[in-house]
Amino acid sequence: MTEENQFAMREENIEKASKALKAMGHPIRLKILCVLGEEEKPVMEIVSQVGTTQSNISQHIDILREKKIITSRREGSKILCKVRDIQILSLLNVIQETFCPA
Amino acid sequence: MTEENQFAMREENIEKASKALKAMGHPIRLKILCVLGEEEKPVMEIVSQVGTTQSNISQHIDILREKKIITSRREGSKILCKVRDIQILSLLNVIQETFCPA
DNA sequence: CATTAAAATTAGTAGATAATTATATATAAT
DNA sequence: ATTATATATAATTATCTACTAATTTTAATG
Repeated sequence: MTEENQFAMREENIEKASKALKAMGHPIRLKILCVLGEEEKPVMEIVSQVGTTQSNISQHIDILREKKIITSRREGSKILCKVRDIQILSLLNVIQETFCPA
Repeated sequence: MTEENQFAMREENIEKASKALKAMGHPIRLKILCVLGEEEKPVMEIVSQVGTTQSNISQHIDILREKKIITSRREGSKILCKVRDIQILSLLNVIQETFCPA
C-alpha cells in the first residue's frame, strides 16, 4: 500500500514556502500585508496605519520584498508597495478565514 | 471616502495568526505537516520520513502543538500526531498551490 | 522486575532576528 | 542652493531560535 501524501512538496518548494511563511509570521509584517490588501500604498501611509517607526517599517518591508511577498515601485518621492500577486492575496484570505473566528 | 480594508484583522487575531505562520515557517516543521497531510502518524514515522534526530523532531512537534497546528494523543507506547483541523489543512493546500509552480 | 522502545525534557551554545538610534540618500519644493 | 519630505542603511544591543548531546519519562514486554 503506497503511502499517499496529499502535500507532497519538493525540497526546494519547502524551502521557498517556509521562508515566505516565516516572513509573514511576524505581527508587524502581517499587519503590513493586511493594511495593503489589494491596494498600493506609500511607505509613510503604512507607517501611520501600522504604528512603530519609519525605520522599523522600512526594514520589515525590505524583508517582505526579499521574500517576494510584496513588490514596490517609485513614484516621485514616494515608494508604492503592494502585495505581489493574486496567489499571495488568496493565501491572506485563507489565513484570515483560518484565524479570525466567525 | 472610507479606506476599505479587505484583510481587517483584530490585533488579537494578528497575534494568533502570525504565531501560527511563524510556527509553519520552518522547513522541518512544514515538512512535518506535509508528511502528516490528512493522516495520523506516530512520531517515529515522522522522524524517519523527515530525517534529523528524534529529539529535534520532538521539539518541533511541540512547537506545532503549542501553536495549535497539530494535535496528538497517546496510543499505547506511541504518540499519534495529526494536523489539527480542516482549516489548517486547507491552509496547507493554498500554501502548496502558492509555492509549488504547476 | 529488568529491559527495550517511544517520546519528552534539559542544558548548552551558536547563530539569527528585532528594535532602536543615528545617519545617509533621493526627490521635491522654495 | 537650501530646506523639507520620503525612504533606506548601518551599527548596536537584546532577545529569540535551533541544533546537539545527554538524560529522563512512560509504557510495553520478556
